[in-house]
Amino acid sequence: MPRRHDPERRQRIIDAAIRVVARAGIAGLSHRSVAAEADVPLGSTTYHFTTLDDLMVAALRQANEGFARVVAAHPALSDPESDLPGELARVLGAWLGGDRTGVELEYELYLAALRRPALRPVAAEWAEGVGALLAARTDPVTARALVAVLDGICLQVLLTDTPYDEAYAREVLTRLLPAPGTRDGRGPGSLPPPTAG
Amino acid sequence: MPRRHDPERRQRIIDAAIRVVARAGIAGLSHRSVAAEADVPLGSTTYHFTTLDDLMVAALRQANEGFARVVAAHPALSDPESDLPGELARVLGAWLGGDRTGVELEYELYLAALRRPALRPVAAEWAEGVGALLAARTDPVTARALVAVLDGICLQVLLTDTPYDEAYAREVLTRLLPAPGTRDGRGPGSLPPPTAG
DNA sequence: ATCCCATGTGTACGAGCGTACATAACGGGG
DNA sequence: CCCCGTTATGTACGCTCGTACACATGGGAT
Repeated sequence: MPRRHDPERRQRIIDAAIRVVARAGIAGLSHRSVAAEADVPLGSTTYHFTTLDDLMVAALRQANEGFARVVAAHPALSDPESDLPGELARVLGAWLGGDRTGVELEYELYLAALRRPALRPVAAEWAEGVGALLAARTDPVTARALVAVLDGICLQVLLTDTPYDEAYAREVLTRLLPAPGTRDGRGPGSLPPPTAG
Repeated sequence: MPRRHDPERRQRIIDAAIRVVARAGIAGLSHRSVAAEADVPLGSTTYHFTTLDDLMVAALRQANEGFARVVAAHPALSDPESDLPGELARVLGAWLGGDRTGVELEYELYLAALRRPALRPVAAEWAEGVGALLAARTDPVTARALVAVLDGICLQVLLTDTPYDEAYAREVLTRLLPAPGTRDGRGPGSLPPPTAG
């Protein structure tokens, strides 16, 4: 009977919960399924997370860092000289183009806030975080709009099985920038050749 | 033992399913809960809808007509002389401002397509329907962009408990229109006073 | 060294679930 | 009028679930 006194038990349960949601969705999340995935007894998951909501809050907060990691991997996003819409479209492509389970996982937890008020503050944290990042390059209103359209494009891709079109995303994001196209000298309306399907 | 031979049994089950989802969410949807809500025996729901996915497809398809009804109630949307962003923002306000359970219901079924491939064609139908409506006023690319940003704004409102800001929505939608602001004579970039942070 | 409590473990209960299936009523076609 | 397939009904099985709770354990404070 090993592993009495396991200081990182709680963290390992969160990791297991994320793997469970990635594999089976929120519908497959239960104290038992997480316990099995983490290889701990049932009582251990109920002890650390009395409610499944508690567990989801912890999982969503940790999953959000996944997107933050993708953003951090594209430092050009913070470079004031770079083409903001182009960079955003590229980052989105990198996120959506990789393993779809990662995106599904984050979105499933994110969207679960619709019915679970406990998750809403965490969802708001994420939106505010991305918004703050973008606000540094434009202004708060535009930043919120960019976040909204990023969300909307992701939804269309994930919900309707449409492939992601990076050129389309860049065009839409470009139109959202406030001033009449003076920011990067490239006026809106001229679609570059589609570099991504 | 009344109601042997009930020709509209199937439809009444769909209506009951929608009420169940509106009240308890998809997590509360089961053959039994629907049977209780529709006041029919358990065997009746399993007979007409072998799988819960079947039931959800029928419910989502019927729920989509709810939004279509809101759109139909604003004929100005189809008037080529009207201010498209303004009308869209108004329609969205009417939808979000009413009983929130209706919006939650439709979005919950819509978002369920993320994990249930059976729902994806129905979700795509909805997006294409709204897109076609808007394409008649602009062009297909802009129409898709408008749908995306409408979705994104709804998500932000529903998921983060932020109140809906119609002026903000109008501003964002205006920026999405293709040509340099010649469509309605109102150029982008002039922000109305920020009524929400 | 001892005590105490946060942490870990095993088991049981009652409820709800999808599913299967044997049977009953109905009503249109013969 | 009768017959038969579609529709409707009731019940039961096996499973998973959240929850509760009694008991074991071990390390930090004293």
